[in-house]
Amino acid sequence: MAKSKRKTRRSADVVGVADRLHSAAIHLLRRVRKQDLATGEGPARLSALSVLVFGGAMTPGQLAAAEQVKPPTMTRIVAGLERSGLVKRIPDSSDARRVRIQATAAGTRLLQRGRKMRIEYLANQLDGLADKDLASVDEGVEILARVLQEWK
Amino acid sequence: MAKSKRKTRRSADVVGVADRLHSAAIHLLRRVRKQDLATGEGPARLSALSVLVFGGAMTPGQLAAAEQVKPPTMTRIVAGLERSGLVKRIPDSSDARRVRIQATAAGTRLLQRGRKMRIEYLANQLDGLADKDLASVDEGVEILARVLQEWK
DNA sequence: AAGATTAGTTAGCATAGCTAACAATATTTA
DNA sequence: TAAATATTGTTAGCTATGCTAACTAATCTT
Repeated sequence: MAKSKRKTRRSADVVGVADRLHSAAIHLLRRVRKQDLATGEGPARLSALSVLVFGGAMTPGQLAAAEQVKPPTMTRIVAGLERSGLVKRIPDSSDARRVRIQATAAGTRLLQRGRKMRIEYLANQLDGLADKDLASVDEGVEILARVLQEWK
Repeated sequence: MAKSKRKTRRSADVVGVADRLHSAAIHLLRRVRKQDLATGEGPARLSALSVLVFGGAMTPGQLAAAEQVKPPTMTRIVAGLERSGLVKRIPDSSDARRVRIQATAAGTRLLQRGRKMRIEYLANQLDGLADKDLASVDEGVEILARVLQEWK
């Protein structure tokens, strides 16, 4: 294994980064979640809605896969969003088992309002950083995003 | 406001970083959580246990503050950890209202086993990165940790 | 001693995750 | 074509985590 040699060589670093990263992610989300609550919807719903708004209409199954969640969980998330009028169901004319879920105009508006609040909150904290530190955070996040995307 | 001028000057950057950071944190934790499940305890319990193991015994109230959670929530988290034999209660001899919560040996062992699994999982992903990218992630995380610590 | 404050718990609600089991529809195959 | 199989989504029921409101018990203040 070509990789294991490399991993061993710098294992202390990788473990340390992984640990701090995990802890930072937990505590960051705890705080941001409080802002999201002002939208009246929970994090799972907002995240699913975001996928629909930016990725377009899709079936509950696709949405569950995108959100890394089991189908029954997505059934309930979609039910909640529908109850709030943020998404609607569109039957598939060629396959009666399928339904496509689409964000409504209200859903799109709510998402963008929430996004703005959340981001302003986070941004206010990040704003205390020196330019070079902000750039460092940005670079780290971009690399992480790439890792997450390729992660299977 | 001295800050608002600076924020305006680079607001696009701050907003972008905040948004990507939020998304990366959500998706990272979704994946890591699956590893944590193998310990048989949920994320809130593991996180509280971690505070006890690394920070020493403390009261439920202090633990709630450290975890940014309300007291009744911590009551339940502690009850779960106690049921699993991972922490024990130590009465305060000078104030009968207070209790100190302490990790047991089993609790410490479980935390370190879970920590190892989680970290190996995360580290395996990070291991695909070039040394300089890993260093970038590390730097970003350390800056973030500082922001989180100072965040009120 | 009475009243106020503090620490923690209990009760009750909502969200969000899971598995198991089911219904309805499509597809494959005998 | 009829029967078996696979796919899609839902329902039911469990657990864990978050909250607020209301309570008990103990300590502190006046």
